[in-house]
Amino acid sequence: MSKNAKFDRTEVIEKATNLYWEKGYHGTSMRNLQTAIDLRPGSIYATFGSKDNLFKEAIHHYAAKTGNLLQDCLDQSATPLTGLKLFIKKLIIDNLDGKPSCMCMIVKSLSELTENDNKELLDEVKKILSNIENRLAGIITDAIDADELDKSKDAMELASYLQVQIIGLRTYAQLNNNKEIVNKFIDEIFVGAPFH
Amino acid sequence: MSKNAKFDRTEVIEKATNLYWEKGYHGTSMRNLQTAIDLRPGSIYATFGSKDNLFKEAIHHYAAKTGNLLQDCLDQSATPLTGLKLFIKKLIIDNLDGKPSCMCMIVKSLSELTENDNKELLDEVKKILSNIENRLAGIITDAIDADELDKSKDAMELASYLQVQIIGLRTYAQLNNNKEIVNKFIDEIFVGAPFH
DNA sequence: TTAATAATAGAACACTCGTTCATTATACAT
DNA sequence: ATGTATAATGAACGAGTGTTCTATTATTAA
Repeated sequence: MSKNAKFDRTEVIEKATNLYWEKGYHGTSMRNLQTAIDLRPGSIYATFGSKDNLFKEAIHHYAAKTGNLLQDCLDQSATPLTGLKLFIKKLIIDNLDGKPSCMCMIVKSLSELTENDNKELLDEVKKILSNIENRLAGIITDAIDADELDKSKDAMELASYLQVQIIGLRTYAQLNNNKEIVNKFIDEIFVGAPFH
Repeated sequence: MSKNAKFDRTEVIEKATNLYWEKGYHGTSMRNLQTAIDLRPGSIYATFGSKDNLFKEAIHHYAAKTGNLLQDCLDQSATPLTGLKLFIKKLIIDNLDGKPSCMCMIVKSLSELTENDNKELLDEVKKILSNIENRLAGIITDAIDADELDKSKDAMELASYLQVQIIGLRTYAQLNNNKEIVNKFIDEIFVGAPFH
């Protein structure tokens, strides 16, 4: 063809991400990917090297997108905690009926990858989840500094708590997409035991 | 060989369950299963029919075992809620370092199966999770009747809440097996927003 | 206009997948 | 002791896996 690839790299990653997100690492074959992103094996392997590496780029793409959503929510909210709540609502409610999945792609990956068979990818997944937890802890620290939470709170512990809630809710929403109860539970996250 | 199979059927299912639990449906090949349960293809297919059907038997075996654990916890506890708490602690703390996985096998299956590719198994998984929720609601009703919770509580809603917490905690424990914080969060389930 | 360059297409590779089946081995009934 | 029934074996099947590689195409530089 030409000296410059005629396809848009990030567009391709976006499509690959959505397919991996829906069907999982093992459930997605290179043939599936070929048709989804409309590229032949030669191009895919020249660009991404391997199925594993494409998956790695996909989860990082997903993590970056989620990070951007979080930042957007914080920017358009008056306080750190209201920003966080908006983020969680957008994350779950907006995906309730939509593909690829209501569940977090990173959590789905944590669920299916094993130490024995996919150590490298699994480590990547754990690193991403650890980064998210640190990010949440930072926001909670901001809330403490802004007197939205009292100084006695442990930011890291609340961040862990938030992650438990988000993981639980997104998974629950996957099997019972009930907007009303999910909304209620999100509201209750911030009035419950560890927060107040 | 003989007229009666020389292997123990439930022993075989137990081994298959553990392998599926660890590696997931797609991550487990029939070759993997053959070596794990020490049976040749002919015997497996004569006994279980297909990979799908063996998986179906595995998740039901897992569900039954979990149901028995719950009943044991209730039987050896003074009240419904203390029984529930014991169950959750056993479920998570006891599996923290142990194989096959800290995560719930049914939730792992919900995570990796799709409507398009594995509709039948996915429906089975959702049915099991729905049964669990009903079971939890029943126990909460018992707690209300025993004045352990006040009459204003909605048993079904609390059951949903419990399921969110259990799913979230087990998944979180999979990536950060911190006994201390998991224990703390379990205690907080019953003092938090929806329960009191 | 031609030569060099690089991206694409898609056939093909070795391997693994889930599954089948003819064969062999064993236990019971006669 | 022999025949019958049935369970276990393991080679084999076609389809699908991730990946490689050569031929082809299109673009740029000379």
